[in-house]
Amino acid sequence: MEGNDWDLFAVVRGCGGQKKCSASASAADSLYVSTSEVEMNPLPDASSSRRSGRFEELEEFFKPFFSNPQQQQQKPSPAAAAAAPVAPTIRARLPRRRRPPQKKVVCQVPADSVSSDVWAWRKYGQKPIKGSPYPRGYYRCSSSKGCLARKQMERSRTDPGTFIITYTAEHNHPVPTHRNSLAGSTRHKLPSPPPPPPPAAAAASAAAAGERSPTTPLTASASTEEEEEEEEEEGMLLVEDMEVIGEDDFLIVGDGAAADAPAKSLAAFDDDDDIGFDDRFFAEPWLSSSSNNSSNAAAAAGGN
DNA sequence: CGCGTTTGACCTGCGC
DNA sequence: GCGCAGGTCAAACGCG
Repeated sequence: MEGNDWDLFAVVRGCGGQKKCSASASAADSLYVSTSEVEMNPLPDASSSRRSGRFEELEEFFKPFFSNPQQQQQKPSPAAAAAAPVAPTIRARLPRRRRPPQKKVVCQVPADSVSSDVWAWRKYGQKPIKGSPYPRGYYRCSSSKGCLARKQMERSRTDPGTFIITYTAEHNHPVPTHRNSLAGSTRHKLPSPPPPPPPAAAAASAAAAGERSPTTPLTASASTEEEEEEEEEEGMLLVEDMEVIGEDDFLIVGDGAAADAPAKSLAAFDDDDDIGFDDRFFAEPWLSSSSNNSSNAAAAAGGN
């Protein structure tokens, strides 16, 4: 199935493709990709792929990741919900399995690259994370109704200018040539900007606030197939720099140099559970204020 | 009118 | 068994 090919790469690209375009190329510039799933085949040979970062290896490694779109989510939500009608006041709970065996890809991207995602994401929730001054935003792919791809965005606390994106499940549709409608992508209600981000984050927040919307309204401005191809290539380039940390399914994408500081914390990742970034959650200037930034994001995306 | 964001409530998993 | 924290849902709201 060719359809599977772009899946993970798209994901990786989603967080990696922009790296190149990011102006803020700093330590945070590196990408961290953590693939965590039990069902997932173990690294083809972490030790060998380490450093080598060969496409073939990565492809092999990611293949399992491109599981069948149909079964990528065992979450029978719609169907099950429909099949099991419940009282209006009672939320259908059958389909709600908290952690279906989903594959996860965690990557860290520069703040200004967050919006360069080729996929259209729709925010469906936001949650403050304990221990973190920053909430986490939950997004799901809005390009296709049946798409189960999801992603979580958090701001790195250690690297305010960096965002940690966790992708879950794969897209079951091709990369959209253009983002979904921009309609109502906003609701600028920023009477009081989100919780005062940490000093360090402040700067980034400021920048972030004015540039991205995870929803990445990529519209016509930045998504011609050609560009997509380019992005893909860029993604590939990134993959080249991918690095495997440890023997579990944790990868670091980016040059080792950049992997510097963040790598340490990320290395503490659990293989399946939520990443243990207790200490580096993000603020969400881009989450809440992401609202009125469709254009900005678009610009950012386009600029990228 | 359609779609995305916001936000509070609800639900589930996990640790104690 | 209880409580906590994370994840998801859905109504309300706003914008193009």
